[in-house]
Amino acid sequence: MKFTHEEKSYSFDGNSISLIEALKALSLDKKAIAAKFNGEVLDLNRTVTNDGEISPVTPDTPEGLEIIRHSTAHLMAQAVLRLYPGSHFGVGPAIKDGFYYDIDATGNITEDDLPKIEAEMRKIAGKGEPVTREDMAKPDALKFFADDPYKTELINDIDAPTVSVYKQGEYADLCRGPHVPDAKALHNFKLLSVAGAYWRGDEHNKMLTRIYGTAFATPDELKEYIRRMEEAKLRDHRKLGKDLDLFSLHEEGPGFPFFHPKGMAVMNTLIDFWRREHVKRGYTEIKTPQILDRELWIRSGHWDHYRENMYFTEIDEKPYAIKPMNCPGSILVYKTQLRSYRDLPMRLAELGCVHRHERSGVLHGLMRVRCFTQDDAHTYITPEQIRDEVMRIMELDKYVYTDVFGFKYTVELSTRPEDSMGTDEQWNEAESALRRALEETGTPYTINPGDGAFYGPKIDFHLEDCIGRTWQCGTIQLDFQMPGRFDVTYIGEDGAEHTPVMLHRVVFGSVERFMGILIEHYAGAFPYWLAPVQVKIVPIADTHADYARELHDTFMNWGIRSEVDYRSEKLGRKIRDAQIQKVPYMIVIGDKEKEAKTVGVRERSKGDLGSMSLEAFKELLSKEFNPIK
RNA sequence: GCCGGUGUGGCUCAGAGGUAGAGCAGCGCACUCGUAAUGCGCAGGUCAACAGUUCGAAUCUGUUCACCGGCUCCA
Repeated sequence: MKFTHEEKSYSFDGNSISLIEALKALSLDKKAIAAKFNGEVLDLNRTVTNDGEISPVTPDTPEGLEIIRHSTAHLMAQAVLRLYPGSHFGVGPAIKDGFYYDIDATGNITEDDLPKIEAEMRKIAGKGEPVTREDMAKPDALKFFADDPYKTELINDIDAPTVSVYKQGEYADLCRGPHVPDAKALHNFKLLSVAGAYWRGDEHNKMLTRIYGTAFATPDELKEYIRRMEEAKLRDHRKLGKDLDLFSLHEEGPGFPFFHPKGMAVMNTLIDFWRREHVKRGYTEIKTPQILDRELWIRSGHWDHYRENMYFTEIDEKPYAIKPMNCPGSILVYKTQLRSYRDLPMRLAELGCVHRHERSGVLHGLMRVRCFTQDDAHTYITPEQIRDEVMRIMELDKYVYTDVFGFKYTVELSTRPEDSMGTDEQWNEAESALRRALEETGTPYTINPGDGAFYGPKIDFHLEDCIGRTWQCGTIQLDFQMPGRFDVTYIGEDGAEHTPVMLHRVVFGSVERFMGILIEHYAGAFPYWLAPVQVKIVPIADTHADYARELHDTFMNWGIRSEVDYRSEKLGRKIRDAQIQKVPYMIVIGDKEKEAKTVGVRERSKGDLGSMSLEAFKELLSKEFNPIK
């Protein structure tokens, strides 16, 4: 037999060898927790019978880390089984930043129990616990897990004739592997939280107890991760929203955020920017009502497919609905005139405030609310215009996300959901049109099956929050349904009536959610153009208050959002408070500045920039990044 | 909606059957200050709401509401 690793090779007499022996022979076994053999990651004590390329898998590689985490999940399960004998286990995979295990425990497990479980894990790992793999024919595995309803269900769902079982001490688990050869390889782990999770992610199933934890290759990486998560919490938009006086949430209106003057300054600036970009790109703006006849929603399909999320009311004993989407209103505007093919694409934008009933447990600051402003637009086009129009929208999305805000984002193509309307042909056509646009623009994307809107597939843009949760913001939805349902038409070149295609799209998604993302992205330190207070004027003593007032007037005239700190506090204190409020510029004025009619400029991250003339300061501000200048 | 946790002055938190406390913020007074917290004083709470147990409940029990972490669901 012959193994190769980079330059080295090793010949072995015989026709089988374990990977660990092979690695040892090549002196590659030092940090190995698994081996890669011909591209496949396998347990160290797996035996191979053919030649191949071999390399060690160590904890400092992505593959190694995944094994460490997966094995730590098993270690946790073993510890739980000791502390809660008779418990059953669901699934326990490695995930992005750690692992979890879903447990049907024989006792209540709360966060207070985590240290106890962790201690048991350390005990097992400290003593050492060999992990062995055993292949079983399915009937044998079913027998082996006969008293475990979860594993039984999983085994029955596996197609292959044999399954693998990993055993460590009294604990055994149905698992594909690979795993570390011994639990003593596990050191740097921590259990993080407890949550409920439905068996197989289905809310009709039993809720299991999920324990989240994480593990790293080194103690420093674990410490660093914990530090990063703590730091991330300081960026939480709900905390910053309070600290920076941007918005508030009240028991009187769960899911209905209240925006304060500073929050509105940010939101309005965002909207100014949005309007300008849309005018540039050929959109016109409309506004349609909050409450419309229920009949309209029956016709649109919302009654059949979206009723659960809608609020209803009554006017003069007639049923009405609060709008959850803007499309039917847009259509009514479109239909007020006979439209020509020359009018298309017709781009009707609308900052529509929509209400949607969200289940109580899902509300989350500004990210998930029951009333939000969509930066919506409905584009009416001919089928031939789909490609160009979708690409135009993607160009706008890229400009906003990347060029203006510098976000990392991911793109998903969401396909037909179960509860939807239209024919398969229409859906296939729509899905492939969107796919073509993604591919032609070279946009990396993943498929999100069954997550489309009930009237059409969509391209979704996802942004990350401070702790790495992703939120859908922009979306482009292709709709072959609504125009037909509402008899939307245009007169073609041929003089005949045709049905246009409709694109529903948002860039921010929800202005509220986008603001939440922005707050976390900037950790509250908004760039100059967005900052609620752009300049804080800080008089050193009361005698400088007049000059401060004068400057304040000047800045207001320049269209700059400024405030004066008139408190009779020391300079250091006023600076500190302005820093904490993350104001981009502080103007410090004392005798010197008052006398010379200059301003002492302090930039929030660069510090004191010295005194300068008002003109020089204006020039400085004009150099700030500003997409709406 | 489901599982678990939490709810005490504007904010951050202490108090765990005997009738509510700190720091910060606020207000008043003094200080008039040169780049991240001046000092002193004052005021502020039906302890989320409702019901119950008890001689007595912020504290124990139940219900409800809201929030936090997840699950499910979605911008």
